[in-house]
Amino acid sequence: MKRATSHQVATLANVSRTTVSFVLNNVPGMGISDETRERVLAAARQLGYVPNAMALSLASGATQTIGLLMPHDDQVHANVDAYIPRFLTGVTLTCQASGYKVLFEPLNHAAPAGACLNLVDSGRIDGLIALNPRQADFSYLNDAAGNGFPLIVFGSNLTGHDNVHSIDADNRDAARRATEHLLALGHRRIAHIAFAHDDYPIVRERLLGFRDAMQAADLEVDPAWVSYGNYSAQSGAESMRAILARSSGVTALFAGNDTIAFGAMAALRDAGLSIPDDMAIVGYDDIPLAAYAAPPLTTMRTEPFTEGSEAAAMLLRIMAGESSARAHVKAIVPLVVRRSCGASPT
Amino acid sequence: MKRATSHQVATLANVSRTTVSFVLNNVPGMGISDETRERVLAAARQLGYVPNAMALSLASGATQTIGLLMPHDDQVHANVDAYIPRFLTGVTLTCQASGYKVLFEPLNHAAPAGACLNLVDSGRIDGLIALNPRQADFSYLNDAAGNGFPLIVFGSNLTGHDNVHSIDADNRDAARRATEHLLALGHRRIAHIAFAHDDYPIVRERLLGFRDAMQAADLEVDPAWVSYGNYSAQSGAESMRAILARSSGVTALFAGNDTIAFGAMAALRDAGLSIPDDMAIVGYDDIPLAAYAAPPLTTMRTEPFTEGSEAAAMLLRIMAGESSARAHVKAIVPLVVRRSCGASPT
DNA sequence: TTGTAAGCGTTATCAT
DNA sequence: ATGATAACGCTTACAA
Repeated sequence: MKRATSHQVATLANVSRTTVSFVLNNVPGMGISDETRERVLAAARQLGYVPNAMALSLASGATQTIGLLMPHDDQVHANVDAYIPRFLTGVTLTCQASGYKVLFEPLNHAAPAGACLNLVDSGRIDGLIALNPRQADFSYLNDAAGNGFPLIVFGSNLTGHDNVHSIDADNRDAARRATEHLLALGHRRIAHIAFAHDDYPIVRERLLGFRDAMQAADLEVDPAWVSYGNYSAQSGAESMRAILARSSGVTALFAGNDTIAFGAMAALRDAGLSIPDDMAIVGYDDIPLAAYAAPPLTTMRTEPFTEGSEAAAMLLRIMAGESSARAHVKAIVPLVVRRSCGASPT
Repeated sequence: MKRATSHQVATLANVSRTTVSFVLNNVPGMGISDETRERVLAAARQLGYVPNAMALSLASGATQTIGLLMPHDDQVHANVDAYIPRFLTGVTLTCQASGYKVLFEPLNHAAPAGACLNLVDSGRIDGLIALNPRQADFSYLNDAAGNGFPLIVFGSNLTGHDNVHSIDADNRDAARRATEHLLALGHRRIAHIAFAHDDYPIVRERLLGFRDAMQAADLEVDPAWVSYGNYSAQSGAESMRAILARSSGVTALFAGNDTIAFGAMAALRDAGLSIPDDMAIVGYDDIPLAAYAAPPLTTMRTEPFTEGSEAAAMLLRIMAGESSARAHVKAIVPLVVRRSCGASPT
C-alpha cells in the first residue's frame, strides 16, 4: 500500500511542499500563479495524492472524528435493541455531512472507564456522545467535560453535573402518560416489565413514571406486577408468563419497550389470551415493527434517528465553539394509539 | 483540554523521552534500572499520561483502526434493517478485544467511491470490511485489495475479483431451499417480495434461488407474483396488498427478509386472511423478533453477530500477515421451521 | 544504562 | 510569488 506524499507531489511539480499545501488548501492571499497552480494540481492528480489524515491530525490538533459511547451488555443489548442502531445512523449521517467520522465504542460492564478515557485522552477524537451512560460512567464523563472536552450526554438526566451538555427525553413523564392511557381505559391492575436492570437511569425513570401515575390514581402497585427483562423479546415473554403465573389479575401491561412488548404479546397468544380484551398493552419506543404487531402496538414514540442527528448537530456546534452555555434539551415523547389497548375509554 | 506529553513525563522523571518510551512500552533487552523504571512509571501516573494516538500512528504507520463500509439508502436501510446492527456489534466487539477501533461508514448512492477511497488513501484505517457492497463499489475495492490493502468483502459473492478475501452466505442456495420448503408443503403458486432493488447482488441472489427452485419443480413464475420492497415492513405490506390485488391466486410467500415478512403478515391479517391457511410464509434472516411474530415465522437463519465477528477476525488475521492466500468462505444458512407455513408436508 | 537525533507527513511562520 | 524551517508527539537507530 504505497501512498503519495506531498513531498512527491512537490518534486514532480517542481515546487516546494509549502506551495503544494497552499494550492491544495486554496489558501487565500498567497498569489500563486495560475501556471504553478495547474502544475501542482496535475501532479497531485497524477500521483493520486490524498493528504495523510494522521499527519494532518498531529499538526492541526484535530482528528475530524467523534466517538459514540454506548452501553452494551453481553451481546444482548446492541444485538437485540432496536433503538441504538437508528440513533447511530442519525449521528453518523449528520457527522458525515460535516466531514466527521464516527468511532463506535460499545461499553460493557467489564471495561467501564478505561475504554472511554483512552479514547479521549489519547487524542483520538474531538468530541464524544455518550448514549444512556450508567451512573458509574458519569464521574469521568463529568471530568472530561470539566476539562473542556466537547461532550453530549444523551438519555440519562442526571443532575449535579452541570459541566455536561445533555439531551433527554422525559422518560418519567412519558411513562406516566403511557400508564395514564391505560388508567383512562379503566384498568386498575397494571403490570410493568422493565426492559433492563434499573441501574440504567432510563429504566428507573420509566418505572418511576409508572408509579407516579398509579399513585396519582390512588392505586397500590403490587410487587407481583412488576418484573425486569433484559432487552430481549424472550425476556418479555418470560416476564409475562411469570406475571400470569402469579395469577395477579392484571388486565393491562405497560412494557418497558416494544421488544419486551412483542415477547409479552407472544406469551399472551400462547396462553390463549386476547389482546386487548384480556390484556391491554402499551409499549415504548415505537420501533419500526410496532405498527406491524398483532394487534398493532400502542406505544410511546421515540425518534432515534432524529435524536441521534440532533445530538450530533449539538456536538458539532460545541466543537465549533458556538453555544457556550450548557444546554439541557428535553425531547417530547408522544403517545401513538394503535389497537393493542382496545378502542376507547370505558 | 490539556494532555501530558512524553516530554513532560521525561522531565518530571529526570530522564530522556527515549527512556520513557522504553519503559512504557516494555521494550525488552534495554536493561533499564528498576529504580529508573519506577520513577518513570510514577511520573506517568502522576501526570495521567496517555500516549497521543495520532503521533503514534504517524510514527508507526498503523492506526489501530478498521473501517466498516456499508450500503445505506435514504435513512431507510440502516434505520430499519435488523441485520446490520448485529453485524456491526460482532465486528466491533471482536476488534475491541484486539485493541482495534472501528470507524463506521455508511455509503449512500450519492457518494459512491469518494468516502471509501478517502478512508483508505488518507491512511486513516489499517483494514476494511465492506458489507454487501454493490456492483458499482466493487472496482475500487478490488483496486485497494490489489494494492495490498487488507480487505474483507462480506456478502456479495462477485466473481472475477480474486484479489479480495470474502465471506459469503450462499444466498442463492438458501433461497432455493426456502422455496423448496414451500414446494414440499404442496404450494405451487408462490410469491416473492425482494427486500430491496436488485442492484444489490444479495437480493438478486435470493431472487435467483427462488427461480431455481420453481424451475426445478417445472413451475412457471408469473411476473405478478414478484415484487420489490425497500427494506421496510411497510413496503412488505404494500407489496403483499399489490400481489393480493392482482388476484394471482398465490398460496405462499417467500419474503426477501423478515421485516418484509412482518409487513406482509400484517397486510394479510388486515385482509382477514389466515396464516398459514390462506398464505404460508417463509422469511429470511431470523431477526430476534421472528420467533415472536403471529404466528412465529419460519425463516432462514443468518447469524449476523457471528458473521461480523468472523469477518473481523479474518481481517485481523490478514493485517497480522497470516493467511496469505485469498480466502473465500461460505457460511451455512439453515432453515428454521416455526408455524407460519403450517404443520407438515401435504 | 541512558541520551541524541532523525524521521513520520502535515501546516504555518517567517524570510526572500 | 515562493521556499526554508519549525512544530505537532512519538519511535527507534545509533552514540555515549
